[in-house]
Amino acid sequence: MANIVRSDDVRTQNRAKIMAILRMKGSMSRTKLAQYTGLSAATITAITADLLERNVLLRKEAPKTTNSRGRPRVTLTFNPEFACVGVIVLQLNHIMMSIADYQGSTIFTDEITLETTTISSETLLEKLAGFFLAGMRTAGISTDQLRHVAVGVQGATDIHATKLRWSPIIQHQELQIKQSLEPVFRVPVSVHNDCNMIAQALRWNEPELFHSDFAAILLSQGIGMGLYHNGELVQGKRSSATEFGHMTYIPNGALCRCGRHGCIEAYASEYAIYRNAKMLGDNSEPCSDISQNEMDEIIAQAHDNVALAKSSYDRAGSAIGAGLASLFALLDPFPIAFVGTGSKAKDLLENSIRAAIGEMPMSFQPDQISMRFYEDKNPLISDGCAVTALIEVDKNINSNNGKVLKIAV
Amino acid sequence: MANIVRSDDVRTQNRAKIMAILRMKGSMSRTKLAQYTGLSAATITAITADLLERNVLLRKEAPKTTNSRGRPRVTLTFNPEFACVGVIVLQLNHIMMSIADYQGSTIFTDEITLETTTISSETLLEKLAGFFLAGMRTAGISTDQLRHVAVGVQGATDIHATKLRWSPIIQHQELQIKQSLEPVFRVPVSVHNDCNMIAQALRWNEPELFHSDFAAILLSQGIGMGLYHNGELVQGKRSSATEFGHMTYIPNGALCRCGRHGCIEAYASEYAIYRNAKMLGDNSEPCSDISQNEMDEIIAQAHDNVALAKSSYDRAGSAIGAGLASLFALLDPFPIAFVGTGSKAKDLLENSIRAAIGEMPMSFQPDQISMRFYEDKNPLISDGCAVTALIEVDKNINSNNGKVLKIAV
DNA sequence: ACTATTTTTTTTGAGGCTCGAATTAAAGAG
DNA sequence: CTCTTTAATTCGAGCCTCAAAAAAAATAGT
Repeated sequence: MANIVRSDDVRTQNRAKIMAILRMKGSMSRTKLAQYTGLSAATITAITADLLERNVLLRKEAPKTTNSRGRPRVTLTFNPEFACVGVIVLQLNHIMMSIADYQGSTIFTDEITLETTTISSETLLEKLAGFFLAGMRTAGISTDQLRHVAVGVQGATDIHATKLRWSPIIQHQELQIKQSLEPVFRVPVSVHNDCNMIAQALRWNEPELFHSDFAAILLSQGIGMGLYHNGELVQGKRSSATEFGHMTYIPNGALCRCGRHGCIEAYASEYAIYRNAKMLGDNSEPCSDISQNEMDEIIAQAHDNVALAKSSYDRAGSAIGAGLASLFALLDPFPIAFVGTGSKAKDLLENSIRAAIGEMPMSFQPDQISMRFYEDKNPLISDGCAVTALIEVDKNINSNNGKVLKIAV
Repeated sequence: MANIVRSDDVRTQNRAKIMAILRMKGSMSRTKLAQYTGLSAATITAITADLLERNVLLRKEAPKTTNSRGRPRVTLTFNPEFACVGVIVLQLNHIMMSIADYQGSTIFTDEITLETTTISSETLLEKLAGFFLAGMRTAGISTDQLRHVAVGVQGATDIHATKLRWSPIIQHQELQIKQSLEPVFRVPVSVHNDCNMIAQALRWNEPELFHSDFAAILLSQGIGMGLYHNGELVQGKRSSATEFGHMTYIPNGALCRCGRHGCIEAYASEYAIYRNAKMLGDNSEPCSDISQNEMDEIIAQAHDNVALAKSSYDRAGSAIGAGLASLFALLDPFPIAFVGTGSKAKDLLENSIRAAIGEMPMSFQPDQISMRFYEDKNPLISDGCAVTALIEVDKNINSNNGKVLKIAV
């Protein structure tokens, strides 16, 4: 239950509402804000006056609107110079970083490759921190301006966004990312599952299609999902990730990377498609380093009607479709975004996914379900992290009345 | 987002908080209420004074507490005579009704059998209304006192709790229950899935075990589920029911009552167990009228180690366990209540359920998952409906400032 | 050039709510 | 019969939002 008790809580809530709308729409006049929030103009004036004085907001130069009568509206935006946020994306043997201003524009971005599986947690975290700080220096941004760093990782994070609980990209069981990076960056650090960040980015970029109920499914080495239901990210009780890839497809079926048998991932991930196309057997050890060329070749074969390649993708689609059918039994149908290199095989997968969903008993047509395909996951992960970080800063401004939260060394 | 805008909304919210706590705990002194809500004593006085004056609350006669010094605390309760609520439970060929006072005590209860499958919607709804009103008369309760009627049904309801969208108990596709009963009863009517009502009742009866994250699984003719996640009932976008029974267990597997193949229900429901034990084949038409005696016999056989009977239950347990494993992949493990005649076979099911869950990759022990078994579903459904109806009345008092909501004829 | 009109924003005063502090109420202890 | 203890109420201060009135800043018309 929401915990609005005193009148200052009302102010906090209404200020949050204004900031959220401004975040979403980019900029807006006070009058429009009043319309969108349902608050009176007087209240909007009071709240925005406060935010303007604190330099959170900025009066935007008149966009020289259609020449109409009346006092011209003053558009308000976030002050890009008020703060900046950092993004770190940690993937198998690969790290990306970027910095965005308070308006959300990317200021700087960089990436490196790095053997994540072989080095120790300590070294990995040190490299991570060093790489990010180097980027800050290159971009010429003082650490004083930094207000939050969001880390996107492949794998299961904990629900408090502090650590990586389990991941294929590291050997060690847990990686205490927040705990070890905060003393270095001296700002709050949060850790998020990459699929959830993709969902966040899609929600941001295409709110008409992906808003309160949708899923982003990542098709690559593994199968991940970011799921929104009723406008909220679905998370576990303890871990963040909705492990769609590890729902059961065929009991006691093919060997999954997780050690179990019959997961959706054991049929739909790159290693699953690869080993099926290469006739390595369903119980052969999952390969973790299949090159994009090899996958492209299988796709090409499938397009050339090579039976084995084609059936591998059919099987993958059926596994994904069956999983979706199960989800739809629980939550009713919703639009899906397929993200990652796997969606290069869009045309090979879509039919069998729809066919598998079509087995549903309920009264809906599988072809009515909206499916989009996005080959490039990385920009989405980055954007999702940036948005997440900005929202964290917004929250912080709101609850702490703008006092900068610095972590003691 | 909650929509607290003005200071009266704050009052509404805090009043709701007080009422919710009082609903849960039954009765409480003002001082304790202050502790539980976090509100100041002054505010508690203001809000309860208002509710006392409106006859919603009652000063309870001193429970002659432990003789301690100081002014004795006055315990507050809901006024049982403030209102009463009705419950109708519609099942295959069977209707139950009951009436509860505003404190939640059942005043009257009755039931009849009735061929639900053969009669028309109109006749069914007329009978339903007539039976309930007859109960009201017998109990000597005037319709003026009635404030809400909650209808519990087996099948999928819509998310607005107005109608039965699909159900095995009726032929007709939809049953507009709210729309047709409200003009008769002249109070708000809401329609709920029976499994959700079971979950509601469990949440009420055993809050230590079943609170923010748990599931109630109904094992009988079909397989249903009421699921709470993060303290909220999980519902679809359109329909209310989390159709756990129709998640896929074996793609293209046994024939389900829904017409599809391979649903969990096609392995774990009574008809599934029955047809397997009787060697009728997985694709034989589901029987809808298996007597309890016949099921008891199969259970007895299984206890006598008759292989076929035993394996039927093993298979049922595996299907349920696999479904749970998939759910746990999405939402992390939570406690489960198994409800209905199917849980008579508790000892036959539990091991195979746990074994199937045990295939999970994540770091948790299947034997740590709490499972309870409740043979008698009907009292739980009734209780759940009563609680639901009372909560609706509470909500109504709160938002409409106590004005009685009557439906125009 | 100047006034009227239109639209946006700010100012002002009223009313509602919660809170802390002070006060009153209602017991038992001595 | 007074003192102590605990519960509940009263009262004034401090927020917040809102509607209405006022001010600000532009265009349109003469």
